[in-house]
Amino acid sequence: MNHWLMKTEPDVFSIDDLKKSKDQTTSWEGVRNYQARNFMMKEMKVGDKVLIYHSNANPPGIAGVAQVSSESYPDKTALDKKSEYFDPKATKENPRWFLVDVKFVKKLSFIPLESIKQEGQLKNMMILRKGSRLSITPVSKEEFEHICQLGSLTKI
DNA sequence: GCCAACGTTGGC
DNA sequence: GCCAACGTTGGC
Repeated sequence: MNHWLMKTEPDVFSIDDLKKSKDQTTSWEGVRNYQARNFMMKEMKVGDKVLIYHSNANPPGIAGVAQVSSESYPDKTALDKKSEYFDPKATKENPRWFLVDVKFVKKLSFIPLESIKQEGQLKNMMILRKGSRLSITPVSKEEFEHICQLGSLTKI
């Protein structure tokens, strides 16, 4: 099983929005980066665990855990002219963008980016790399478990 | 296939 | 709001 970190802007879609969603599940639409898409298309498996990261937030940090709950399939928002995620180069025959469904697992006691930076065991995480903008990144099992521990030290 | 211009991300 | 870092686009 692989582990992942997926960024989301809480103003747009937060961990609480995920929790409130129908079946506590959402299609992870709007990814428009090939590297991130390829992770969803080629490497994610149903059941993979995902850290939900709040970016562009104050403060930014990890808010909870989710899991991959579907195979990848075309992101229909790319074909929808009215969607902010519309991509004129996407077609029905060649959808260009794919996504997976993501299901809520649990919230964590919020782990600010600042705290992550201070954990020696987490120093290789891709989100700590300068200029790292990738919205989906792989996380090692050790990093994942360490973060879950940090996030359960205090009550939510 | 190069690369300048442009747009976006995301912490601060 | 700033701006560094990065990805994409498109002319050549």
